[in-house]
Amino acid sequence: MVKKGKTTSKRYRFKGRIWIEGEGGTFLGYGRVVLLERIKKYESIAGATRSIGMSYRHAWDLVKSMNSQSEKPLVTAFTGGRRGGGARLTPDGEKAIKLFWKFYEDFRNFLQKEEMKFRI
Amino acid sequence: MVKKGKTTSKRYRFKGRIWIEGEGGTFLGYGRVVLLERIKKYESIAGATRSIGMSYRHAWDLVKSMNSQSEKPLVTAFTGGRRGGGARLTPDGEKAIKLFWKFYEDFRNFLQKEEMKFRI
DNA sequence: ATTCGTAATATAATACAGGGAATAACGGTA
DNA sequence: TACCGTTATTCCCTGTATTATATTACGAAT
Repeated sequence: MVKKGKTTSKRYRFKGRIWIEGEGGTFLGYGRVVLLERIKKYESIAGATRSIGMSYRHAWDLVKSMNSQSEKPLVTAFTGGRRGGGARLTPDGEKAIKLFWKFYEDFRNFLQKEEMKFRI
Repeated sequence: MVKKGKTTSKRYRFKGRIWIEGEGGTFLGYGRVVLLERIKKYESIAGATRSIGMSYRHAWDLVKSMNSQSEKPLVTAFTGGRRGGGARLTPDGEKAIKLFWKFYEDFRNFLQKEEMKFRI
């Protein structure tokens, strides 16, 4: 005996992207925050890009964009010195990481809930 | 007397995009659903594209993609006839529109809540 | 038979983002 | 002083995505 006509409907995945905008367009996004984390880890923009596989040019654009859009910069960089130069995360940089990951986690939960809710 | 140091912090906008994926990539998104609505209104793919400013080629690819990813097509089209041809929305097409807008509305509420929550 | 407006499809043209290469500045180190 | 690895910046090239163009098919109306 067959149960009530319950079609084995196709499975759809609910997806999305989130980011935070300032006056100059994107301020924080997934890639930007990962970049911040790597800069923190390697204390270098170039080191971060190598670990991600991102071009230095691109990373530098992103850092410039983030710094210019926040009241206080998220990354401070310097040239010369023992290792030729380096970069550090400011306290605001650390805060930005935490802030975005919380937003991101909430979003993932939201998507999961919606996908459950809207089974066709 | 000044209240506790509450800086007039910059205002950031929490933004995002959502879509629904099938096996062949994107199934429904904002642009696709608007396209469906216009096809319904004009009973024509070409008419829909004119109203949106989208190329016919692009619209046709989107319709093909949506139809191929759902069990039953969302749009049926025919050539010839009084007006040279036309296209109609199927019941599943109508359902898809409602489904996505609900998802979209929930998402907008989510973003608003998050933006309020995370005032820096 | 001809015309008309659309669907359906292929091909050409264009725009645009992203990456690579090149270069200068910088300041410890050897 | 010469060297090194990094930051900082400009210029150019290429792959990709989008748009435009062109062509064929279709069926009703005239």
